[in-house]
Amino acid sequence: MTRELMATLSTPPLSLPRRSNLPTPPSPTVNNDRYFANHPTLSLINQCTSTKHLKQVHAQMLRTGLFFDAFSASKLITASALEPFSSLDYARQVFDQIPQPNLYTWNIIIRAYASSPNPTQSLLIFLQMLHQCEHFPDKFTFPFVLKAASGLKAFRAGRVFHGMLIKASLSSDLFILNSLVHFYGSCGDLDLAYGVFMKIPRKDVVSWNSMITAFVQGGYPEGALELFRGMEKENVKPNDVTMVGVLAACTKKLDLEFGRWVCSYIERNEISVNLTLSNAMLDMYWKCGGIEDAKRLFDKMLEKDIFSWTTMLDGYAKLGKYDEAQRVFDAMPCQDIAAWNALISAYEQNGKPKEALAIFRELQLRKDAKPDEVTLVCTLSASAQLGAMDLGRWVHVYIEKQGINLNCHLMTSLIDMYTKCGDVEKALEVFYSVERKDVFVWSAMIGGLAMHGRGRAAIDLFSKMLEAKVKPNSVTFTNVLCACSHTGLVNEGRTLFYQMEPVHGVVPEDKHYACMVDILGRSGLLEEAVELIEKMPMVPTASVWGALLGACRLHGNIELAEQASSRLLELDPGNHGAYVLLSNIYAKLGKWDRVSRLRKVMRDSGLKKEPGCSSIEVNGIVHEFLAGDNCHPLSKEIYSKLDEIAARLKSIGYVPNKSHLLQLIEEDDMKDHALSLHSEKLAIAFGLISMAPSQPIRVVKNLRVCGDCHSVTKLISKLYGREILLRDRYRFHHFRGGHCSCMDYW
DNA sequence: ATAGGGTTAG
Repeated sequence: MTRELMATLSTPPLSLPRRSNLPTPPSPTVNNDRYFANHPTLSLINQCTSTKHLKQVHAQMLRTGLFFDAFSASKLITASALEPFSSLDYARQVFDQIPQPNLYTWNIIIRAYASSPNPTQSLLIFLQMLHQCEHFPDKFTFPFVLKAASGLKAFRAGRVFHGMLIKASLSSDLFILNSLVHFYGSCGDLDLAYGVFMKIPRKDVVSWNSMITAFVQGGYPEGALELFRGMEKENVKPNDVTMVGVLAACTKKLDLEFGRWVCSYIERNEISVNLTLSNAMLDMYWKCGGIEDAKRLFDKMLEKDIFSWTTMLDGYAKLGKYDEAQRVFDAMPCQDIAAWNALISAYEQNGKPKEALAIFRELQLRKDAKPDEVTLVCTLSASAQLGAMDLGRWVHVYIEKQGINLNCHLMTSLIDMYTKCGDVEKALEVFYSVERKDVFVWSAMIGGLAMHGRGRAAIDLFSKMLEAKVKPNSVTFTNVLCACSHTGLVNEGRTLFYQMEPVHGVVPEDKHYACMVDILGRSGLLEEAVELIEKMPMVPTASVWGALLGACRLHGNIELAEQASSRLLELDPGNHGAYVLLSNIYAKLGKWDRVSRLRKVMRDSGLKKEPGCSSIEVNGIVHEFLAGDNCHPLSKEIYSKLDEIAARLKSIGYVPNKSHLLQLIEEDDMKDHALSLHSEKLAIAFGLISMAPSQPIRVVKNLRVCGDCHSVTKLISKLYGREILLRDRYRFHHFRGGHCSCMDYW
């Protein structure tokens, strides 16, 4: 190569006049000026193996003036933009030097950017082309810009392209139509995608594949499978890409049987099984529960890439088989960020936030992969679960410092973290700092306000969301109904509930019924709640009966409580909460015989109560306490603080509420001490001795706070002049000056 | 001289 290059460099310059000597730029050429097509310099371009080589040829072409021949320049552009070694930045520099690029040249640079990490450039150059190129974009241009728009999910841009190509009479080109189907599918607009698809007269396999993929990614796997059957009727032979889509549909449907059938179909029809298809099969097996099939396939695979390994790792981790997951992780040829994320997310989603954070710390120490948006979403979620605000704040700063794009996923996680750690104001600050918010961001903020008992604010935000033309979904309604329930807004809740389907097109699900039963039940409208349950179009779930049972506890209705709890236990025999609520009702009404009968049933059935656990973060370290725990290094100090609190409470005439004893104790001999041993009290006592008086004490508890702890915490907030934020399983309690934000309504 | 569809982590 180098020798040839030297030879060419020493050839005398062409007789073509140089750019600077030309009075006017050479006229643009379209496919007809191949005068220099066989010039030795151009054949050199094809032999280049590095940008350095290309630059040498580029220099030569500038020197001889060959560069100012449109055909020759486009050859150079093609190599510098599309060769595997090429650099797009360099291609762009070359492009900017060309006085009047021809259509081909524009297309090449638009194509190169369309499949680059920065497709926006593709669209910008397209705009430039419309202004500067005397030719209109052609049938090659549109597939490229549509690809760029797909990657960016730039719906409006794509709409404009669609209009333009109709005007240019290009709307019967099969490549363009297929690109359009893919584009609308990427934007999640299945109707428009299907509209284009149906109008394609002679659909080829790519048309079908594009539509199948659109259905799968749009969350409509049945549609994808129906199309797969449709292909057969139309005698279009499926290929490997089709089968990847069909397998993805099985994966979404969790249909192992059908997935296995698809695998045998692939074999029977001799569809070539490449690595991508194997990976799709592997993923299907894991997600549908065919673990042995997955292992067998993985062992059989001759070629494996990062997808194969990550799929195996994620499969084990999600099932809680952490040892196996770790083994896969260590065996992988290289651990990219996806591998780390698979581990972190599995721990986080399996309710092991501490383990998730430990992996995150290891990632930071090792520094062999850079945390991305997914890593940070998981880390924030783990912080939120723990109520670890210091860590959460650190992640927020990290995002800002690293200049990581604050997308809607991250915004949602940040808002969730701040509200779950007790700082609604900070969550609102994040919320209002960004213009574009999707339905999940709005829903998270509404849910955050709900959790803090700010029901009015949550409903106001819901109205603002509608004004901003963001369509509420099922999650939004769960959260806004939850807000009504926590604040006792019966009429508002009822109105919202009955507007869901007619006004907003969201079909109420069992969880919405549960919220509504909760709203009605809490305010004593037990009859209306029962009527609602009877009118449910689906079988009432455990959560619905649980809501009714909770309301019965609040209003001391034994008959209804017994009905509700028996229905609840039919559906969910291991539901400890049902027994606890029922025994609370009996205890509240002094029916001690029934309490002990119930406790015997629980013991005989071997039901174990989830141990109460409270945690508090002090200087970035999360301290955990179990009921009656004395493992903490400062245990002695904590207990003497609790004695001091008990004495001060007694001196102001406080009498412990015995009925709450039954909520949390397991063994009878613990009864005497049980009240002072509740985990939230230990955590609060530890907060009092270890944190500056100006700092609020933030405690997270895994169960519902008991009535006595609630009363005691109110008194502590007054006696010690401390702000205490207690997050329990259901909501936040913000104690200050002897009052709680829940207004004793929880 | 140029084109369209696919697999992992939230």
